[in-house]
Amino acid sequence: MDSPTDLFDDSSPQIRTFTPGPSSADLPGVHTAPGFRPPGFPLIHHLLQPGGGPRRILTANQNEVTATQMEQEEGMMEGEDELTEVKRKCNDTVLMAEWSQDVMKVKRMKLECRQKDKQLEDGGKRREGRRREREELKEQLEEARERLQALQEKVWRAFGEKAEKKEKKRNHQRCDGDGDEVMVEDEEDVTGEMFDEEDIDGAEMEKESFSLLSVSHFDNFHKRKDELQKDRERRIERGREGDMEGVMEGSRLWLECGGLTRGDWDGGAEDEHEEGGQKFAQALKLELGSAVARVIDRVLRLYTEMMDHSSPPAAISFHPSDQAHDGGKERDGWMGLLTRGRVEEPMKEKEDGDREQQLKKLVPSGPDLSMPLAVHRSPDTRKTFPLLGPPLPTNINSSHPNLPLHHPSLTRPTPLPHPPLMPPASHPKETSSSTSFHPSSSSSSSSSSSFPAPPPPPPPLPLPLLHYSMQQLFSRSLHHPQLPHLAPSRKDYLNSDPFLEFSSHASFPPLPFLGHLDPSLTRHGVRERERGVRGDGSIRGGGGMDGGELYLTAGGTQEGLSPCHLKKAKLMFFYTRYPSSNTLKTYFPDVKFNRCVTSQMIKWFSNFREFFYIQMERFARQAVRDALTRDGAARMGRENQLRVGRDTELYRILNMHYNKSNVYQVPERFIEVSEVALREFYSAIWTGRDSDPCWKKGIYKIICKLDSPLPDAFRMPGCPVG
DNA sequence: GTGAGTCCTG
DNA sequence: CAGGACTCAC
Repeated sequence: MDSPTDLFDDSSPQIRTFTPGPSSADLPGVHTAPGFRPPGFPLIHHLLQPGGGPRRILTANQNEVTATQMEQEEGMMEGEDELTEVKRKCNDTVLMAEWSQDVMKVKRMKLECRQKDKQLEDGGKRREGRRREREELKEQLEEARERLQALQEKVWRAFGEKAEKKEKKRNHQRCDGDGDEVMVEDEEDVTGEMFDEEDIDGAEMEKESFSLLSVSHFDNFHKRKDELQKDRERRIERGREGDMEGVMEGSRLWLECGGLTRGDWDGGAEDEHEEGGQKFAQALKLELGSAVARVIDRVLRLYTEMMDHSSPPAAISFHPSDQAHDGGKERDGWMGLLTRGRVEEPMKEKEDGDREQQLKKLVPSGPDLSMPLAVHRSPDTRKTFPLLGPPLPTNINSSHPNLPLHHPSLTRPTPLPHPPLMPPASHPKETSSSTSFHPSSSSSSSSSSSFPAPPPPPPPLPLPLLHYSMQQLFSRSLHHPQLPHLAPSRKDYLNSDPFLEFSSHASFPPLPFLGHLDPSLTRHGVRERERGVRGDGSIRGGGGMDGGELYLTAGGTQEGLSPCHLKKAKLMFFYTRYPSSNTLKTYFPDVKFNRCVTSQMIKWFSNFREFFYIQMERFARQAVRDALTRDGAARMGRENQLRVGRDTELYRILNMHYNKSNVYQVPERFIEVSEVALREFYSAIWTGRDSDPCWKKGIYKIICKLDSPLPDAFRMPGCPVG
């Protein structure tokens, strides 16, 4: 380990941590992924680049040396995968020049060999000559291989030694800048976004796959080589723990440019003490856990995407037609339940039926009951209800006179008996059809949708189970008992509890998975780092973790709120817009509530409402504008029945805001409530009530009565997946 | 006084 | 999304 060779040998597997094979033996979850990765390549790269095309080192100084050429050499040098792997990522001009020399040398040898072979073909000593040439070639290849190893050792040393703070900062500057020589990828982007499931594309993947090693680290290689070597030896002699050493060094290579080393990690890194090393190991574990989980997600996503072409998951439904089988519900029956694989689904359906009947008793059912919530308007509505129709809130309230805040109205909301909110349609035959509402839309005679409906959002992925399971597994596998000593800079993000005892992510494990967990694991552990707790100052992006993807929470309660809690709160907003503090405490059992936390969560929902109402008002005003500007009031509005279907822009915006990862099936109830709110705003604006400074309060009152009970799934820690 | 909520700002 | 100011109800 101390010798360069040993270092190199020990370090290589660290680089290829995610490479299937022996080196990944310590990553149990890796093997759960479908094995579509050919061995010998970094897992991440191939995950992100299914096509597996030749990778090109994006440097300007190595015009003739391409990754393709390297791979040609790779084929000639079996067993050197790790070396070429590192080399492929190293863009140092000098090293690459040496490398190119080797390449050219080998190529020359090959060429010569062929020529000689050709000549020998004419002679009778062909076989002997070829044999001899082969032996020579073997020797030369051995030489080249040794040289290659030497170069790799240099590379490794260069990376392994880049630990000093100043050096890091310098590197960071280089990384941040747009280098002329190389495309440098922000490591944070790698860890945080490379698995972003929403806007990832092949090019970015390819870029990111190269970002683990950056050319910038070689800029001063020759100047600092000796110094770095000495520094490294000093550090090695300092006697860090043997098993951690490889991890530390490997992760240094991996995290060098940016990411944790650039962020808070860099802040406390005098990196001359064990503390720093442990911090680094800490951070490395986080990164590895996150990366592996995301890789697995990505793999399965790609896999399922491929499978989707032939057989889309039948359980995933975004269309009303798919809900037809939903137990004897009516056509537009409530979907306030998770639609996939819920154990309690049958019971819920039964309950829904009961609630529906209760509601029917409560509210006189009329012909509207089966109508869509879109404003139903008769052709002569305008005559009956001129511009200033009866105020809607009154009608609404009459519809829900006794609707408690959490009335179990999982059934379809009571149709609004109030008069149409929109001007009457001039074409009676189209009045029965509702039209998707789109703020940027223009008039259309289409009966179904006047606007080109955006493509329906991709169905929620049935993968998070594995995702979070992997986090669990991997986190557990990475558990290191001797890492509680965190630098103050790091402890700022954490509570005093042992940080690494995140054997279970209480905030995140999927509910089905929770059932298989040892209760002891979910009941004790550590609190996650505090994030954004009022009074502590908001700490955003600490550790480079992308919002809500990896939460190092344990089963116990925690004082802080994590991005996961935020995500869960947003999903809860689909059901309840005005949760009481007791409700919050009920549905966040893993949160230790205090005044700050409670008010923060209240504030969250306040912000959610704000966004919700802003969108409603915006779209309502747009609808009013459209109605007024469209050929005069006489013809406005017939196809502009306010509706928040799943194919509308408004729905897309809401879903993007509250369900960004789209892993949750937006309950139909929320859509209905949104439609109610939209129509209320429209009505208020249309009737001019918005001139009243308090004109929104009536709407708020209406909406607050439309809260639904939360599914039991939300009672569990973690984000429900629907 | 405290909690909850809204509005505004950054 | 958070902080601050403000209102309102208890």
